[in-house]
Amino acid sequence: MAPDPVGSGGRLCVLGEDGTAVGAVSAAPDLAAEVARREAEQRPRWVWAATDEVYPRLLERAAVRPDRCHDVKLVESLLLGQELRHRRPRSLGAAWARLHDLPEPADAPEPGADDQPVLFAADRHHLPPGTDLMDALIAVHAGQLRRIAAGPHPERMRLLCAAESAGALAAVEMGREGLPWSAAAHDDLLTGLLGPRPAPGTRPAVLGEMALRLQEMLGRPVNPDSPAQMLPAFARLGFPLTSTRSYELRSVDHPAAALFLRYKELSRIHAAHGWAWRESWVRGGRFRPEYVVGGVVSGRWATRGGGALQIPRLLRSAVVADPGYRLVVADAGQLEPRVLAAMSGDPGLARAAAAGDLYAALALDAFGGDRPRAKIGLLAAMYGQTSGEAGQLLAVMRRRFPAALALVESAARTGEAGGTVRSQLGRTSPAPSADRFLDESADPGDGASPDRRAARSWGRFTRNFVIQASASDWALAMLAALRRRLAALGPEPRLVFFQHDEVIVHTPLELAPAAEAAVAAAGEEARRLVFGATPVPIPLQTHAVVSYAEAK
DNA sequence: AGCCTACGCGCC
DNA sequence: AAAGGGCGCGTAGGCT
Repeated sequence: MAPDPVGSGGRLCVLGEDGTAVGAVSAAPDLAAEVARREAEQRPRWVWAATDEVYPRLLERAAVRPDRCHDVKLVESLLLGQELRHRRPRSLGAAWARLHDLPEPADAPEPGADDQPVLFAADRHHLPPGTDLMDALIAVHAGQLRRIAAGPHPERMRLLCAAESAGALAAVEMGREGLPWSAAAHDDLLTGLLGPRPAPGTRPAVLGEMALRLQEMLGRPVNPDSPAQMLPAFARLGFPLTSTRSYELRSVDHPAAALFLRYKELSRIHAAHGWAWRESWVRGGRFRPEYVVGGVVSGRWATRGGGALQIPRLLRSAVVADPGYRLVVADAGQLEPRVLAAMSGDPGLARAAAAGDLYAALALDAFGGDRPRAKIGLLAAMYGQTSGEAGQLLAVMRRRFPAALALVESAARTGEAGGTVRSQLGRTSPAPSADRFLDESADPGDGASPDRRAARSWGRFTRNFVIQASASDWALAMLAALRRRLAALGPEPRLVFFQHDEVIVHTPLELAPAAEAAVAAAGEEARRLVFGATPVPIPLQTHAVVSYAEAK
């Protein structure tokens, strides 16, 4: 599908299994209506250049919710990774140029909101002048199908591309739908913590009062928002801190430290999620963040604006279902260790994962029942932490769960040597810049050299990448399955939030059980698709609640 | 004034 | 001896 540069029309062409055109290109004066018609009749997999440009326009004009699509730009990014050509531009124009051995155009920055009101401008795809958008789209898409088939695991890559593309559909839909946000509940929270709402652009009085009391305690006029001023002030009291981080302040036995911590907590809520935040991001009872699919190299999403992926627990009571509705909150607890267990096939870790609380079972099995230590040991294995007691715990992990440790340590060694690693479905880690890995043959180095440290750091990144990116594989597959299963229930329930290993569905009360069942089924479907016959369960805990704060 | 980095903290 | 993954975003403070 190729939209016209201006207006609401576009062109369509039916493609065969191998991506070649079946029949002629046809024009549609009302593209959205035509897409809706064909979607109802045939449920095709729509091929287009970029979901985040096309789909919002379609939704504006028709209530069409395509079942499937192939997002050429997102797929291009996945394929460039597969082919270890990370640094190449991803636009349709660049892909088209590569296909024809032409010089690749650099991908210009995405157009901003204040650009001219051109709807479906082909030049956004950086195509050479005179190139027909439909010709380029068909050729690049067919080339992508061939590249998928030629890769090391075509079925896995096909699944990854489908899940990434389905995620792009869901991202646009969730961005439009928004997360139900109660201004009244938010106000109750804010006034309880900060006092009455201050005039716009000013801070609550309580923050100023706390700052004054801090200054009295410290004996000089300091700005509590300035670590550079607070550090010497605490040093004069006899507390030489290395930073003003909260974990360090918590061990300072002085009333000023407690007050400072409370000040930080409150000032942060005011600055990051206060009244001004709500004015910017909440409209009509909905918080509408913009999701950025593929915004993180591991496949996790990012968001633009509003900090949607960091809603403080404290503020979750402001996320409230509409009257007669419920929020089905679902999260995959202990996802990353379960992914490690499934990928590595480690029998001991798989046994622990089957027990329900993975950390508790791990503790019973290998850490004398000490759950906190078991958790630290496992996190150390996945993150590469070796300081403190983590080093000893890691030794226990290595002895008892050799296959799991072999997987992450192999990934770390690959990264240290400048190599790339892949997720379960084949998302590839980025190539390190030359100064981030170590050529051992050129520089055996000593253990503490800057080069060595940079290499270790990159090794920790690749070590974590295999886990985090495979967890994202699962989460995307789950989201895609859930979106389809919810669509089968009707126009509602609707997905309203997605964050790494957690989804929220907004549903009429009577459909809450069906939504919960859809969540469970989607999780199971994703587990089977991504990890095959693994015995490791990846349960999704669901709660049908009125307020997000009631879950967990 | 706008841009950048450092710091700190929220989430996973 | 030391060696903790991924983000977004706000303020401070230095720079141009």
